[in-house]
Amino acid sequence: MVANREQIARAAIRRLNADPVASMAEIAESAGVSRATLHRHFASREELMTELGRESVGSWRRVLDDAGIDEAAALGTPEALNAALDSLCHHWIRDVEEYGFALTETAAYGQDDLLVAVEEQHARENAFYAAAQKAGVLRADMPEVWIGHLAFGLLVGLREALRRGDIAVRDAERLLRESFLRGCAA
Amino acid sequence: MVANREQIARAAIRRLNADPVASMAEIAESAGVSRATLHRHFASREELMTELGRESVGSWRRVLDDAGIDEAAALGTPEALNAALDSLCHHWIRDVEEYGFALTETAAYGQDDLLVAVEEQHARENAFYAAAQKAGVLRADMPEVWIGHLAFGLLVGLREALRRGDIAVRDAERLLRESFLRGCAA
DNA sequence: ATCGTTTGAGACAGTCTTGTTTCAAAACGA
DNA sequence: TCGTTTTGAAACAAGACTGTCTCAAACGAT
Repeated sequence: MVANREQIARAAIRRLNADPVASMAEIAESAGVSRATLHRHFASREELMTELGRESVGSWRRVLDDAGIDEAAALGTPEALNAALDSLCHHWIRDVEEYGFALTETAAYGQDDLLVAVEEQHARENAFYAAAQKAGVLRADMPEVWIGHLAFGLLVGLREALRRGDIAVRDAERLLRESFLRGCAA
Repeated sequence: MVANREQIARAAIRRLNADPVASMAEIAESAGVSRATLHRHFASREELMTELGRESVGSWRRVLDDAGIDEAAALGTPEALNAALDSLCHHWIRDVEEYGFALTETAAYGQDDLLVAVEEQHARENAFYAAAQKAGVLRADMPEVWIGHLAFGLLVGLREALRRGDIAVRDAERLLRESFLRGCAA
């Protein structure tokens, strides 16, 4: 049994995705490791949760970075904003599978610096949506903060659909983008 | 202190919306009642959860009833289906505020009859979406089961937006319907 | 084969939660 | 006012989870 700290963290995320209140013993079992070993890598449950939250927020930040939303918002051209939107949907997919647990787990956000980081990403996203509205890429008759919640909700629904096997992974990106931008009316 | 069973249940829902893992003591406190009194009304945590789940599913069923989705699906005309869709969005709003906790709480679904009831409502919804697709009211290039998850995710996002005070209650229905049917692209 | 490290199993105390019980005080209705 | 009912506070046992510790077995490199 390799007992890499990172591998344990990944297993913990998988487990907590399926069962958000899993005990340390259950997490250890999912990681194929004893409870003692789990505690050797993460001294406490809080330490584990904080690390998962940190990675999760980092992953979120990376999505926004990779999609280039700041640059697109600064440019303000419809082409750049549309490209960033597409890219956003693309990168969200990998995020929802890896760190989707953070979508509904606010328990990990006990640390102040984490809260700050979360607010930072929110602000980035909102600025991007506002720029897209101003450029006529997104509808201006919705608060930009609602668009953020809309995206969040879509990702929760997407994660659930994937978890239950109701949709195929290869369809996820298209369904997300189409639902997000165009809705489901014919 | 009035200690109506129903009032306690409502307070419990509010509390569990804010903190899904609240203890019985915390729930009792939120209801303005002692732990002993809480246990007088609900012998066990499981009994409380089951009742909340039951009411939640009942409320969901009522939404589908009030929106008349079965009749609309049976008729199959675009007019009836569109009207039912609008009605659905309208009734979802009151649901998300009252029983939204069930959206992300599957813990209450331990009882077999509850699971059966949940599956029943899912089947009704899916049949309705399929009929709407067939009639050209909803896009046919999405699995009807995805549309159900999409609606679920939107309600989760809506609940979160309301909880954080990011959108006004009076805007909720419009934002939900517009996002659901048309998306947020300009 | 040997030495040093890592691991798993188990025991342990401390804490929290649950559900029950008791008893006195408060609220209530006649 | 009096008697009944409801309530809150407290104590309690039982169980679960956490975090720590010990020790023997497994492992890996030399």
